[in-house]
Amino acid sequence: MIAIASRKEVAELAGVSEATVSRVLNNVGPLKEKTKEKVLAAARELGYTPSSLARSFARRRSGNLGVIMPYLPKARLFSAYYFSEILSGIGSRAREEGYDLLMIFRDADEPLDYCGLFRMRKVDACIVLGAKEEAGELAALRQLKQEGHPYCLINQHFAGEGFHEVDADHVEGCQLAVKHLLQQGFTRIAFLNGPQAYSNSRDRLEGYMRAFQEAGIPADPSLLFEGNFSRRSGMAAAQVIAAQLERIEAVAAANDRMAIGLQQGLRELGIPAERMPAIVGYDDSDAAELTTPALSSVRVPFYQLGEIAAAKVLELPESGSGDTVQEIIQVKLPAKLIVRASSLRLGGM
Amino acid sequence: MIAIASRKEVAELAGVSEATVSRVLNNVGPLKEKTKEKVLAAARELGYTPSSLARSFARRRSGNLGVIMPYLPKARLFSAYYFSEILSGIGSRAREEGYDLLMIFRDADEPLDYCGLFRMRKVDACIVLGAKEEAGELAALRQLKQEGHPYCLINQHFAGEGFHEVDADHVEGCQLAVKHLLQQGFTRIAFLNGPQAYSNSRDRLEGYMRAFQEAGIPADPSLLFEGNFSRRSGMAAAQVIAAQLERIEAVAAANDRMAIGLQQGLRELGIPAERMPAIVGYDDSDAAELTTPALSSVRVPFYQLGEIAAAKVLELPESGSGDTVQEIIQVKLPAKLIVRASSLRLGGM
DNA sequence: TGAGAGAATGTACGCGTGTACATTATACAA
DNA sequence: TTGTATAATGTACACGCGTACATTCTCTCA
Repeated sequence: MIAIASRKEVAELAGVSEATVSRVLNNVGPLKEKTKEKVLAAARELGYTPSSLARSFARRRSGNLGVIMPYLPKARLFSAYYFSEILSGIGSRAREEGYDLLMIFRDADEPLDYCGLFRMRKVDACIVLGAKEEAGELAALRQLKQEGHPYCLINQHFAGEGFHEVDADHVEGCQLAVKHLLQQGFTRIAFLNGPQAYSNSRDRLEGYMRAFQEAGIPADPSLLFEGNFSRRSGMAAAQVIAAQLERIEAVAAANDRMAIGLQQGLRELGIPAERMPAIVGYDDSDAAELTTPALSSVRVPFYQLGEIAAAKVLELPESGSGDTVQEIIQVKLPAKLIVRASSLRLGGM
Repeated sequence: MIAIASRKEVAELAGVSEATVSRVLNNVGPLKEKTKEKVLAAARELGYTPSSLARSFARRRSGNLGVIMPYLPKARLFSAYYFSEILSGIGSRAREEGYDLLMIFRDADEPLDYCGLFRMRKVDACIVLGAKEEAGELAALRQLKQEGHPYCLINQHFAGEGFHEVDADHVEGCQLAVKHLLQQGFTRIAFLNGPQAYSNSRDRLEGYMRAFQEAGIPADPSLLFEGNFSRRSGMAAAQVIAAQLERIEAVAAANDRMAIGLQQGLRELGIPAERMPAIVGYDDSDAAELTTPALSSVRVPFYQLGEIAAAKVLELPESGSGDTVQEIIQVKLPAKLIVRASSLRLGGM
């Protein structure tokens, strides 16, 4: 490879000092128009591109926005849709701000140390996806907060911690879903939730409860089921639910994958269409309109969650630990119910 | 924030020189056990973590593996599944090798300059996803090759260019699909392909042709249709195909999304189950088993494609332009047909 | 005991920027 | 013309690490 051109060579060719080259390239300070041109011409001629490595080093800023993802194998519990939407949002915003995206996969066993990322200067800010209520995670996040690094959680709330969080309103989202089922005339509505370690599971449960409360109907705790967000767990739930179809008219699921698994499981168990419970999913993933019947679902603005989190976290200062009172990011976007065939009363309406 | 500990402080606390600290941390050269302990203890006490920024700078290597993705809005033409699988494979391998993943989104309009990434030292190697036959793209890739940077394409072949490529065998994959349909007794098999700008579309077409050739049946060019890989385009194709159902017994689609769009489109047009053509998709995305009937599909080992590409590209030397004769990466993994209900002869078997 | 070899450590510097400060050119008013 | 303010540029160095080379320590064997 032709030796990479250096700033020094550019300076010589343009007949100026290195500092001037730097100034031209960063457009800083007063500069004679003529000089600018000379330098740019020389740079072009030599094919000079400043090294981001050296640049980052000198500026002591990596220019990277870290995105922390769940451990890979586990990522399959979440839908690809979920991440790709959020990532797109983050990426689109990051690029506008001139940041690169550094993907970091949480390790399975190793204790996670988000602060290390900052100490190592790998990232200037980071966004945490798929976090859950767990000791190590909590400790790592607390330290992040305590040391005053710019970070933000998406879709996970830690009560009483005051973390920076961008989330959708899952209480309202689930409430919408259940309310819709109630309005369809169903009252015996089961709830297939996700693990309680995720705040949004707990939020959804609250939404479920509120919908019943609002309707003045007592909720039946024996209608609460738990899966792990996977389609497989939805199919497993089908076994249980199929046996109780005389007392279950409808099911609200905490995500589409479980809802779809449930649909399929029930069908495989030979439940005919007319005995199928009404089903509402959650996330409104692209799979929702692929099923038969098409799945009603709660649409979550994942893309926007990513965009907003990126925007917010990038304007957060790298403050010292608690020296300035920092405003806490607390964004909650509304979710929206998308009604399709799966939740409509058969032959009704 | 407490001022970040420096190597100097560690050296002082441990009573050694900075060089020794560096040696201990990188485990290089002969070291007295005692010294190691002293240094490590001091580092731990001060909470010292070497700056990757400075480290990268000194080593002149970023430690990043770049992953180039299509422009975001366009990414929706591809399935989230496709990327998330490949990314997982790449990420898993990169982490094993101690590399970080830097996501780079191709710009819509700006002429792309992959070499710039290397000149700027943002990445030590890069993997290109979703490339297609197009002037700017080709030029950028040629330069990459000419300058001898470690790069690799996934799932796109440029004939006669000798680029580093890791791909699945789409000729064979599509041949398997069509052969299966032929074996089911169908002979009037339509082909819903993707844009010809993608080599894998052309490969699939070849596979389609070969299957017919092998069976000794002339292929009918009027049965070739083209979509753009989106579900929407599959639904559009349904319009056309529905009108010709007396001469079309089966359809092979170039990806699942189009196949699913086709299924749905036909159903919406009121085609009853017994008149539905047999359908085979491609990719075996997770959506394939969500549809009714479940979609037969060609499974592509996306995860492995990512893993292998990462492994290969990371062991590629940053060679000068053509000074050493470099071996060209040319990996082709087999695809595999997964048969489900959508392609089985009704009432048959 | 001394010399020599290798182990262990220290010294010094380069990596390619950004930028504070010093210096020189320019314009304008007196 | 001369002085002065400001524009324009140059000089010098820090950033935090890796590492070549120089130096000192330690051990063995004669």
